Amino acid sequence: MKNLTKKQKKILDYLANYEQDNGYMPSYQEITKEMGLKSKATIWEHLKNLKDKGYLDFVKGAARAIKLEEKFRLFAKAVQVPLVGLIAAGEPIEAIEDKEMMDVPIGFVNGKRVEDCFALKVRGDSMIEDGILDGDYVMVEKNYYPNNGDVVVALLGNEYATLKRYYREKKRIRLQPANSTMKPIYAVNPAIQGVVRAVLRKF
Amino acid sequence: MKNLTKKQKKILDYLANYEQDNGYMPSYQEITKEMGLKSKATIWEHLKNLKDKGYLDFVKGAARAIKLEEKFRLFAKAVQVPLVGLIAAGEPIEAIEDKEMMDVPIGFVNGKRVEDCFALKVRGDSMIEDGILDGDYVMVEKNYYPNNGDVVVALLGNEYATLKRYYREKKRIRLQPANSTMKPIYAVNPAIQGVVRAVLRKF
DNA sequence: TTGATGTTTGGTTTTTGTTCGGTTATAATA
DNA sequence: TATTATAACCGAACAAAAACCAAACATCAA
Repeated sequence: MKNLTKKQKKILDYLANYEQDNGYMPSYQEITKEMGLKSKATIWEHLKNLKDKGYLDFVKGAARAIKLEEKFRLFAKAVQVPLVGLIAAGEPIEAIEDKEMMDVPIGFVNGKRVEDCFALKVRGDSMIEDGILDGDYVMVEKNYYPNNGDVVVALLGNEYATLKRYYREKKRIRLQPANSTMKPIYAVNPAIQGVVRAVLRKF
Repeated sequence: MKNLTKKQKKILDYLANYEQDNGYMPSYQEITKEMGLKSKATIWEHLKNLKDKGYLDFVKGAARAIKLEEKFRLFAKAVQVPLVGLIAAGEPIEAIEDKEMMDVPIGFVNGKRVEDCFALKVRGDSMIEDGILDGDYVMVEKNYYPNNGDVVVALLGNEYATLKRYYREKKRIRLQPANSTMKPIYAVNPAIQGVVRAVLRKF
């Protein structure tokens, strides 16, 4: 990828910001004004150069149709994690067919490897006393050895995924639901799928 | 996915907002009025274009049958809303000094005006039975008249902000905590700061 | 059958992108 | 210093897309 000039960089930054703020792209007129110029033709040339250098693309004739290369979109505010299915107390994970993605604020992923994160939709009331309700989404980090008290996704009998609190006891692991009507499950070496890092609920 | 124009984005936002508020879609007439236009044909064209771009679908002939595509949310994965302070059961909002911002996934803001959204950090257990715990963040939409059952931020005595469920009764409003150890508060005309739209919790 | 809704037709107006033929400004080079 | 290449710029004209309209028509449910 070729180097940018000062002006080109300035325009690219403006485009990325504008897109983030508005959800659509500025017109050439708007860019012209923003850059303190007088002719759209100037902007057209700049965009042409940026296109030739591979930083963006635009289709002929279409209004507000500049497409930034993915790398230059400053959507650092959130990351997308795969929404892999539903999790239930005592029920298997149901695979969601067209690999849906879910947005999670970057602060919630925070240092974890994005590739190690996925989201699950919660079904059931096994964690109700910890404020994790039916219909909530949980963001899960895999490849992580849980600490005592962490909420984990545990695979029981190699088939049933459930959400439980994790407690290491003398010779076994206690998987404790946060629901006083349910009993804890004990296992020597349960398959832990991951640790819950965030809960998201939409009304 | 092709880029949106200004108007297309505006209509898409309106549709998403309307759907969430009402549970069904507006008629073409309503959209026309909302956009300050005079002819339904204009709206029909906009919807056609949005359909062609893959942001929604509608079946021929059916009334109020616009179906939004999930994908259109991918445009801006998150927005920043101001984190205005702490909210407590029976305590005043504490202003956070350097206006911190918080990221909220765009799907959670979804059609609401970003300027009308803010986040609060919850203190206290007044909503514990609804799964809103001490330390959670709630995303609040202001300038919105609450429906029965909505979780609202209410300002009591012009000074104390609290999180309660909102119920309209014959001649008064009942503000109901989701905590069986607390009693409801009754008021004729409570100052409602906003409606809770999402809960975010970080472990 | 009436009213609310969505669809089509055939236009007009406004906004936007594109092209053209040039002019500076700057920096490297002969 | 004069020369040359390149980036940046301009105004005007043009073409096309987007946005708009009124009016008629179609469809469906009450």
